[in-house]
Amino acid sequence: MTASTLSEVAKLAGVSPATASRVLNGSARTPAPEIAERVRQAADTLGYIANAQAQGLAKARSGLIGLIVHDIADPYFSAIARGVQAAAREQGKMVLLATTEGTPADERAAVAAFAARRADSIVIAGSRSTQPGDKDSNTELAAELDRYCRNGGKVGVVGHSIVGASHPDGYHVVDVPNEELAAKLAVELSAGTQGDFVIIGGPEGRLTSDDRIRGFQRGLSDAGLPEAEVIRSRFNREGGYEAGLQLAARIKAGQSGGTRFCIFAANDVMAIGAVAALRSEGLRIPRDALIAGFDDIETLRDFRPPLTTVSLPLEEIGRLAALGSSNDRDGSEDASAHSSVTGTVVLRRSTETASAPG
Amino acid sequence: MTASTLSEVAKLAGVSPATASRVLNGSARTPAPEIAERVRQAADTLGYIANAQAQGLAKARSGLIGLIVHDIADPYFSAIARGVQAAAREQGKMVLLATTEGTPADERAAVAAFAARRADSIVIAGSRSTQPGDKDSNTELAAELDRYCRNGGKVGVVGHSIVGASHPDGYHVVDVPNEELAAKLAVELSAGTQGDFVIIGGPEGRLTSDDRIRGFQRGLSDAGLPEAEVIRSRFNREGGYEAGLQLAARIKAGQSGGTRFCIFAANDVMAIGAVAALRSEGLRIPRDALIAGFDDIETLRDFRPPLTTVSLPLEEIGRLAALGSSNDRDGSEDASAHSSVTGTVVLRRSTETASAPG
DNA sequence: CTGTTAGCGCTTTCAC
DNA sequence: GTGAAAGCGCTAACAG
Repeated sequence: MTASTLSEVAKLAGVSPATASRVLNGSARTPAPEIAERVRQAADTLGYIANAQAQGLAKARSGLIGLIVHDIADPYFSAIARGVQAAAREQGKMVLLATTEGTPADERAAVAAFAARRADSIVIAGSRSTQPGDKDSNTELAAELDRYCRNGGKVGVVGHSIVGASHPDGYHVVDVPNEELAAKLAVELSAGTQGDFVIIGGPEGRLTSDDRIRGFQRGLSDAGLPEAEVIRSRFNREGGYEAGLQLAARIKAGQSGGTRFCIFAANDVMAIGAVAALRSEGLRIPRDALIAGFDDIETLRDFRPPLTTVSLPLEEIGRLAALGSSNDRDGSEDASAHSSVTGTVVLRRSTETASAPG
Repeated sequence: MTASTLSEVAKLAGVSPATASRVLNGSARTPAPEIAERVRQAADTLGYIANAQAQGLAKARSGLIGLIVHDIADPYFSAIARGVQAAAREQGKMVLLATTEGTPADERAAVAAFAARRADSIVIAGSRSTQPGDKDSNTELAAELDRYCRNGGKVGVVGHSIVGASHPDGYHVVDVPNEELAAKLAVELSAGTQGDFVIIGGPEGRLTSDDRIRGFQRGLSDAGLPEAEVIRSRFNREGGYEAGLQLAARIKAGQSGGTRFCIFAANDVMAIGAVAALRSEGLRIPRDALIAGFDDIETLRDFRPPLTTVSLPLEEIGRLAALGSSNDRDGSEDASAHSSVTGTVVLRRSTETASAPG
């Protein structure tokens, strides 16, 4: 037994499929009210549900928004996903999910898959990587995206524009001032801090991480401080943990020079990992080291000590990326290729210098 | 400019569309290697990407898995989503996401939308509610699901079977022994605890919450303890916070009878909210109250004090729900309608009675 | 092994 | 305002 079709409904209502289509799904022409009612009734008794695939084929649009993230369970991405989902709902669309673990090759594949499904737009979140080894895949990713745009697709990018991508009018990027905010954070932290700064960042070439590191260094420099050492690790909790272990060893060996290290982790999740590592070594925050993160992940706000960080409107970022890349905005020439959001430095106890025992 | 089609590829390669289809997309019959190469080349130069909608229409399958959650940003759901996504990838499918905030009406709508898209299977996570006000929508949800099954769809359910749903062979439920585990937790906690037990639960009728509460009460009873008071709140962090405030007031008023309350929050996120509330009132865990949660959310594992909880294999649950409801398993009669997972009680410092000052 | 012929279910000119 | 007809791009018998 298979789902009932439009023509079955039409037959039951004693009208043509065309008419049935007109009443059941929005159309310019509006059939007579009496006819319409008859059709609706027929549809109802048959439990008719339009076949979106057939509609998509006929209309060359799918009502789908493709979302590409590294890992949907990462709170950074799931917050963005929530925003994308909200935007989709507003537009009566659905979101298709792809996770890539950040590898450009997988991202390319995801774009191709979305293109195959004729997604109306694609939102790509998560930093692209510019590591040498990824060079080719990155080029291919850009090519795939350009091709998608050429065929009429819109893409929303979170963070920075895709390297190498260049289709006019196809991309909408939501600029996140990672660098500026990191600089600001550095400046604010340097005001009340004595010890050496250390940065825990993601692998080199990971754009978001690089931006934040660069910004932080600039901020230090602006404050007249020397450049901070950078420890590279994975851009997740585990990476933070590993880096934290290294630092713990050095702190215990007295390498912090009599003062506390002030650690900047390039994202909150890494920061939490680092804190966990320090703790596992018997160290305390902020007693033995100061630490700050980036993102202001909601689930982590109840963490103790409260984490100094840069608050980003993640959900809004997702919304903007999805809305900005909406096809609905074509024609209107005010549709800019960029939207921007802003974040705020939030100083909390994890970087308090004059504190009660942690 | 629109994407190129199969027939264009076929023409370029000098073969029929059928042949082109056979080489480009898996088929039983394998064309001659030489022909195949020619077709592949043509496809490549044209940048051909198959139209999945058209394929879906023709094959009456979409390669889509629909996933229904309350909130994708809730770590409980995003962990499950990760599992579903993993299963989808294994099967070469994509996941369609719908969020419903737990309202049965929205869930029904999501099922209909998935049915319209001809999703091969639907995974529905998140507790259904049996609140009186939701009765009708619940019936409709069950009806919608049944209809979906009748049309050949498979549905995977996390937790408990859908109330009122009854299509033979359509449902696969991943049983989560919420009640048993909660009972076990209660028993283990009661071993070393003096004070009164208090339960912070979700709204009445929220199945998962109800199961856990019931189990916990049973465990207490098995341990020879009186039934615990239940505070009802929303099933999220805010709900936990509000309940926590109430409890804080009572603790400060000395209502805990000289001993510490032992609080059981029906999920980790609520527990964290409650802890935050207690802290905001100057109370400490476990010094002034003990607290346990449920789920063992990954992001919360670095929380201090470490939260006693019941660890659930969330990702695996998602995987099983998606795999179990896979269409691939038809024919094989060993495909049971249930899979089950087990969890473990994890005692951590948040319920330690003889502890250093918290 | 390859090509031809019908559709899959819906939308949409185009006549009436 | 309504119906007839021609696809949307692909797959699946069925012949050759």
